[in-house]
Amino acid sequence: MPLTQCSPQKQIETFLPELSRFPVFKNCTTNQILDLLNGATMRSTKHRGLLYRIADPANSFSLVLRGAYKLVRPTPKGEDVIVFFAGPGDVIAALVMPQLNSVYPVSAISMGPSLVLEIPRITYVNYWAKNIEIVMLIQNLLYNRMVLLQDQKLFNKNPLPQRVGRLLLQLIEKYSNDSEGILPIPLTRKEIADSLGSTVESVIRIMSEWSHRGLINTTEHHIEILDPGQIIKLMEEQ
Amino acid sequence: MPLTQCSPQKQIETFLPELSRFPVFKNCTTNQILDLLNGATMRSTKHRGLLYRIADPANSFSLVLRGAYKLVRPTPKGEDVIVFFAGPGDVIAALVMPQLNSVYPVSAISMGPSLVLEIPRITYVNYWAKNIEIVMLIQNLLYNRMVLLQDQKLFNKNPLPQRVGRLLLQLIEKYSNDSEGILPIPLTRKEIADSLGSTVESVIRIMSEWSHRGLINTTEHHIEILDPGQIIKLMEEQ
DNA sequence: CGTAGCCTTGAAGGTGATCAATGTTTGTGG
DNA sequence: CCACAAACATTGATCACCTTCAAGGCTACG
Repeated sequence: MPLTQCSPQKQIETFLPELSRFPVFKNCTTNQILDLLNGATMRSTKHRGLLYRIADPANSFSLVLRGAYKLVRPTPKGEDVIVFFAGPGDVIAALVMPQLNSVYPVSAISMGPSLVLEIPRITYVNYWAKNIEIVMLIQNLLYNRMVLLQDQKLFNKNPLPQRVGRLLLQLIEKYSNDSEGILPIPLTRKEIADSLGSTVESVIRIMSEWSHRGLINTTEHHIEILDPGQIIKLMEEQ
Repeated sequence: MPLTQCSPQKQIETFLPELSRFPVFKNCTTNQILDLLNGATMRSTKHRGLLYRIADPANSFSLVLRGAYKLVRPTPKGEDVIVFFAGPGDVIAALVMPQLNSVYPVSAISMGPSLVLEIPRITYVNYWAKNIEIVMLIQNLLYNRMVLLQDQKLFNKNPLPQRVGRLLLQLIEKYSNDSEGILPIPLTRKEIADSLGSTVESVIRIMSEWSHRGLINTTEHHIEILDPGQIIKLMEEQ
């Protein structure tokens, strides 16, 4: 809560040690990082808050510091599809910065209270796009996301329980700091369904059974995997 | 057929006008292009020929000149999934060039007789990775591929006929030079199924019905859309 | 206290996968 | 040039998985 009492510059400096550990800023000096964050401001969003709306003019992009965001695209029928879960260290909308007059390609919605560094497009053009190291690192992030999408495509034919299991294990691996089985972000069954291209009801049926069998525990909007071994076994069988 | 009688350098120069129209080489001078193709050789593959095998050491990447390649990943169960169709102007495996000792992330298999420019990794490191314009253009190709994968995810819940229709229209748009409805590459029903995460039988049932209704024509391994309007209508209904 | 978001359960029904058998075309080697 | 194998296309029958629709309960929050 004392954040708002500091100048933007001061706020950012607080996060410097953290920032320098992000893959995007690998091998960057402190001064380089400060250049890359020229004009940046902190922006916090509350649970279910909208960071970016799809098709809005994209004048800034974001670097996630805390929490998580779901990147969402609507289908023609009005349903939502989650194309990526962005966590600390991930960039949002950086890829549309190079073009002039671009728009956000997805909506970014906060999952739980979250925090980003919002960076003006002009800073991207002047500092990020001029630094080949940075461009390559961004490209690497992008590549990893594409491989994720490919992986999901590979497993699309598998029965739904296996795909739910995969998703949960992936998310825990990505977001769980202390290697416990608790997913530190609120993740609803609807969101699982939206990510897998399935329906709430189907996901609920699967996870209810897992709850009864003691594989997972889902209290106060947080999912905990009690028996990862069983889940993994589920996914390998057949 | 006189290609083999020329020196590699000469061969490449034959294609220069074509090359300079590729998005990757946008705004490049002829000399720049020749630098970027340092050590490159032409390589032709026949129908179903293997250009790259997944997990092999990646010492070179390719720029497609003629024909098409399917980029394939196997599932744990041994089935194939097509993650991308690469055509003239597309690069194959360029994204794993930056890292040392990388391996091919997909298998690249020729669809019909095809031709690529095979470029050694060292040329990527020395010329491509040093040119920020080129890196950004590659990033753009990568981004477009990711959007394609996202689009497929969006339509995954739609009934299979709509997804088959979408795929055919997309491929025709991408590969058909003369705006006719003929797909100039051989595309089997199995390949359609492998791209959509479905099965041959299901695809056949759909396309047979379309044939009988006169929407498409499929002679000698080539698919022709006779009535695009009907297909589009199919996809929009409901 | 009411609304909104989330979770749950049941019944019904359809889409598409699976399995099996067969026909057709293409390519290859003797 | 023929014969055989491999790749591709086809058709039918069966059935499981998952979607859809409907109804209701729980909790948080203004």
